[in-house]
Amino acid sequence: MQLEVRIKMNDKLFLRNPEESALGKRIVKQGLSLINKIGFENFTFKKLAIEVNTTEASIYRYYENKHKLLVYLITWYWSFLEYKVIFSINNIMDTELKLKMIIKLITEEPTNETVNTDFISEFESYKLVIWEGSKSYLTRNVSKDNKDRLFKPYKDLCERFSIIIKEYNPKYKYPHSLASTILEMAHSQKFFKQNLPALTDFPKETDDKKIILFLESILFSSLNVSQSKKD
Amino acid sequence: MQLEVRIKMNDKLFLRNPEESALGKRIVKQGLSLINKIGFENFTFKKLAIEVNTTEASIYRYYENKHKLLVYLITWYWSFLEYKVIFSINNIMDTELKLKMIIKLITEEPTNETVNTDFISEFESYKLVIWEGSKSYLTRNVSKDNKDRLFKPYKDLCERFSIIIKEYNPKYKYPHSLASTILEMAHSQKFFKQNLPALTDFPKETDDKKIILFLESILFSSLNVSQSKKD
DNA sequence: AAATAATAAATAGTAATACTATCATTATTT
DNA sequence: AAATAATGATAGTATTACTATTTATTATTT
Repeated sequence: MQLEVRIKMNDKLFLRNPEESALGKRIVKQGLSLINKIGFENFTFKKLAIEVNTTEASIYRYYENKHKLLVYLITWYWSFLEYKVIFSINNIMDTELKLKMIIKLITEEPTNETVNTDFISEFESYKLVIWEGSKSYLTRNVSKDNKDRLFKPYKDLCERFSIIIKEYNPKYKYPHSLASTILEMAHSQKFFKQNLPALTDFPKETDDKKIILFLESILFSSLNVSQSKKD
Repeated sequence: MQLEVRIKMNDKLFLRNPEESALGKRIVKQGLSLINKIGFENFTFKKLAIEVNTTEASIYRYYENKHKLLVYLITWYWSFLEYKVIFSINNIMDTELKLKMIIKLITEEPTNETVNTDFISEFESYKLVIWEGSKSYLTRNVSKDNKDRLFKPYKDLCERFSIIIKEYNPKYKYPHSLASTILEMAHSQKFFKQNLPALTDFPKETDDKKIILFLESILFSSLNVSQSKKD
C-alpha cells in the first residue's frame, strides 16, 4: 500500500502555494537540500535559483524571503511528525509505551523513507530541524509569526505530548515544559553528539539508542517521582 | 569592596584585542546592546559603527566578522558564569545545595550588576545568550570553531556541573547530557515563557522561580532514581 | 481559429551588506 | 624628535536581498 500524506500548510508561509506547481515543488525540494548542504546563513535565493534552474525573481514569487522558506520547511517537519505520532500511537493502549513511542519517533533518524511524502524528504527535513530548527523562532519576529500561527504545528505536537504525559501522571506539574524539553533535547543532544561531544555522554560513532535511553530516563524519572512533598 | 573580574578571552576570537583600547571596549559594549536591540540577523558592522561613532573599517580591525563578535560575547558570558559558579559554590559543603545554586545562577536574571565587569554588562549578556546563544554553534563552522577551542568556556562549565552531578550520584550515567540539558533549558524555557508560552507551564508575568523549580525537579528526579534495573 | 486576458518567466536595476585597500592623521612609545 | 602604531576618512568590489518592468507562455473567451 502506498500512503500519501498531504500536509495542509499555513498560507501565511508563502505568497504562492509551492505545492501547486512543478516549479514550486522544485523550489521546496532543492531549497531543503541546499540549506542542508551549505547551512542557512550561506543560503541565498540566488544560489537556489541556479540549482533549480530558474531565476531569483521566480523564487520570490513563492516566498517572501528565505526565513519564510525555513519556517515552511520546519513546520512541515513538525506537522509530519505529529501525523506520525498520531498514526503510531493509535492502537497502543499502554501510556508508557505511547510515551516511549513518541521519544523514539522524534529521536530516531528516519531511514527508509517510511511514507511517500510527495516532494519533501523526511530525512532531509529531520536534518534541517537539528541544524536550523531553533532559528525558525529565535528572531525578532517571533511574536508576529506566532500570531500568524506559524508555530502551531510545533505547539500542537507539544500539546499532544503533554496530554499523554498528564494521562501517565495526572499530578505532574510541568507537562508542557517537560514535553518541550524532550522535543528540544532530542535534537540538541544529537547535534552535540555529532559536533560538540564533550557536552554529552554519547560516543560519536554509535546510533541513537543512548539518546533515547537518556530522554526516557529524564521523562520517566520526572513522572514516577512522588510530588507530594515539595510545594 | 569592589571586585573586578577580568576574563581571559581566547585570542582566536578577535584580530585585535578589544580590551586594550577605548575603541575596542566601546565596540564590544555597544555591539552587545545593539545586537540585543535589533537582533543578530539585522545587526551589521555599519550600524554598529554609527552607534560607536567610528567607521566600519575600524571595527573590522577588531573582529573578522559579526559571528566572531557574537561568539566573543557568548563565551564571555559562559566564562563569567563559571566564575560565578566557582565563587558561589566555594563554601557550600552540601552537594544538593551546590546543584541548586548552579541552577539558580544560570536561570535567574542578573539584576543588580553583582560584580564590576568592566565594560560588559552581565544583564545584557544574559539576554544575548537567551536570544542568540545557540546561533554561536549552529553553523557550518562548529567543528573548526571547536578545534580553535572557542566553545571551551561552555564545555568547562558543563564539565564542572557534571562533576558535581557525579558527586551527588556516582552511578548516574548521563552527567554531561543532563548538565547540558539543564543549561540549554534554562534559556529555552525562559525564551518560551516570554514568547511561546504554550510550550511551557509558566505564566508570562511571573518571575523565574517556577523555571528553577522545574529544572530542579528534572535534575533531582533523574539523580534520585535507582538506576540498577535498566541496562 | 483569432483575440484577449491571465499567469509565469526573464531581464534589469537598486539599496544594503560584507568585506578590502589605501592613505592621511593622530596618539604613543622610544 | 623620530619612529611606530592606532585610528579615521575615503573609496571600491562582490554579493545579498529585494522590486519593477518587460516579454513569453498558457488559458479563456468569442
